[in-house]
Amino acid sequence: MTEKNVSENFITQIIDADLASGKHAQVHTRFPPEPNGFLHVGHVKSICLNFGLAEDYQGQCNLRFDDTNPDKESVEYAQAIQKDVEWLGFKWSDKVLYTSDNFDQLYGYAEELINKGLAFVDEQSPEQIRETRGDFTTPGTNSPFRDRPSEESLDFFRRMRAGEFADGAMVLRAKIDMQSGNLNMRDPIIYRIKRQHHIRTGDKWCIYPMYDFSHCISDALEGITHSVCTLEFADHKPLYDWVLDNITIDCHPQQIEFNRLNQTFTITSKRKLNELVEQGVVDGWDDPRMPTVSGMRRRGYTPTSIREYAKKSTVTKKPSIIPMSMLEDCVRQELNASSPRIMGVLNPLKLVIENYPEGQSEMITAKNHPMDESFGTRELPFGRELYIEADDYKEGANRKFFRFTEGREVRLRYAYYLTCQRAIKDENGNVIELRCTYDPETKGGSSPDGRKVKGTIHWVSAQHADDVELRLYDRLFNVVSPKGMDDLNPESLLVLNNAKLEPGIIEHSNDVQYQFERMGYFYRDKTHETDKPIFNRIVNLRDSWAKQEQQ
RNA sequence: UGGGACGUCGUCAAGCGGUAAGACACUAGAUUUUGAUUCUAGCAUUCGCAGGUUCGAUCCCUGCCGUCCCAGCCA
Repeated sequence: MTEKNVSENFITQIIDADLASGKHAQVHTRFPPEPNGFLHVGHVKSICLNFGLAEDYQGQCNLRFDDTNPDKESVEYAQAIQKDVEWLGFKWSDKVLYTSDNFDQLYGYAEELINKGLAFVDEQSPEQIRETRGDFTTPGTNSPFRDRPSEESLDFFRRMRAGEFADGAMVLRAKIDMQSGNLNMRDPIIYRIKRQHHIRTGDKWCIYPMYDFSHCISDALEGITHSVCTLEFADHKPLYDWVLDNITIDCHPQQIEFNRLNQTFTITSKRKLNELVEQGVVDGWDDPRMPTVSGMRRRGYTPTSIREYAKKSTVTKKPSIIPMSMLEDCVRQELNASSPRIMGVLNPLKLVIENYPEGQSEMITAKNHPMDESFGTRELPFGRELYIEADDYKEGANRKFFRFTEGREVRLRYAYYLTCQRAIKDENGNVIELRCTYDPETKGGSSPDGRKVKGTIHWVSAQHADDVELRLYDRLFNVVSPKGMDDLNPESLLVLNNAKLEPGIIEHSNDVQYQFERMGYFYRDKTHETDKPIFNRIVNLRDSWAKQEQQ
């Protein structure tokens, strides 16, 4: 019995009941993106829910592109979306489906509605239609074309399809109730004229069905049992049901709305995300700071941790905002167990061991994982000149600071105990080098006399280190619920050009999430790499010292 | 002053008439060759408010208050 993708929620309760009552013998869901943009965290929850439900109940989940508005859609988006879904680890049943596969049938159902007197061709202008729709407090008024004979509407509709009328000249509307308190029911438009090349059907059609008409029918045609969507579609449900109730079709999926995933310090509006890309605020849709699936992939987040996050951001009907720390926790939790440990110095400070013979070097054995023997060990070169983290030295530090300060003994991880003798400064008073001595008896990092050292720091051999560029990311926005550009965090990216990495890593670093000991998790980024390898920091380690220091 | 939905810890959230799970965050402490991990403890006498039903209500009823969504020939 493998673990469930989806934790119990009101939708699984509905499904359980439907299965128990015999309403359905199996579960069939669908993920229906419009191919007009990239997938982001918000979509991830929907993907994990729909595909996850299908897996948990051994049912099916379709990937269906809702391609009914050709002026915003592209095959590039469709391909990127497929890649993202696969990367997250999900498989759709059979082939990829498209709403446009159903255009012929959709058209037939529209004629059926016309023949039943339940739809009519309206020749009013867009402005007239808007004005007569009314508003929240004012009922709409009937179109003067509402009661024209079905035969006339049918004739006009066929001529719309034949291309006899200009874009926007007329539309097909369902005949429901202009008095309804639900604006969606005020004779909604179900077909419009739009001369636009379509990614699948080319120029075959010049009329395209609207979402409310095509979505429910596509669901039914595919035999979807539970049509899961986000809260804002709740108002559309009566229309969803009306369409299926009034055409000849033998399947009526149940639409169920759940709360979309909102995240603190994050924007998921396609328009605003696009603004970030267009204005060059970020490095593209896959910038590691972007909440897009491609951004998270490039940053080094793993599919399993993202899925775990989606699972934890529970499914209810209450709008919610999930703290980003929840995502980071999922990432850390997985990476802590799965990442090999290596040593990398972000801001190098040169250290010379005065009593270590010049020209000499030796190998040090280091564990690749402190808790998991199966990761094995590696040999690291050690010598007279090293690089350590600049922050691991502090002039005149007190007892609470466990690292180097004059006269303090510190352990170099897996290597030796070193005592700081003095710091060398440049003419501006900046520390540029540390002079230390080492205790040859402490190889491996422990002493025969059992004396304790509080601090352990990471290091890299100056002679053997590789130069790398490190990119440290912080949240893109400063504000919990960012509205736009004004809320950007100017320090969301910090590039470190002078970082040093232990030898032997770079050539094996493809697609491996490493933990740089004490510094965080890092992931190689080959996107724009030049001569120097680039690593993205996926997430930092928890740092109780930093917290203490702030106080 | 139309329609729909929702209100349980800082943030999510379980709870489905029997006396408030869990997660993230936070706070203290232990262990530690990553100030990491791990561990231990603390963290809502109270469930938007007010009434009512009941031996008993976060769960049922009534009223009120508050929040979110909807006026694309977008999805």
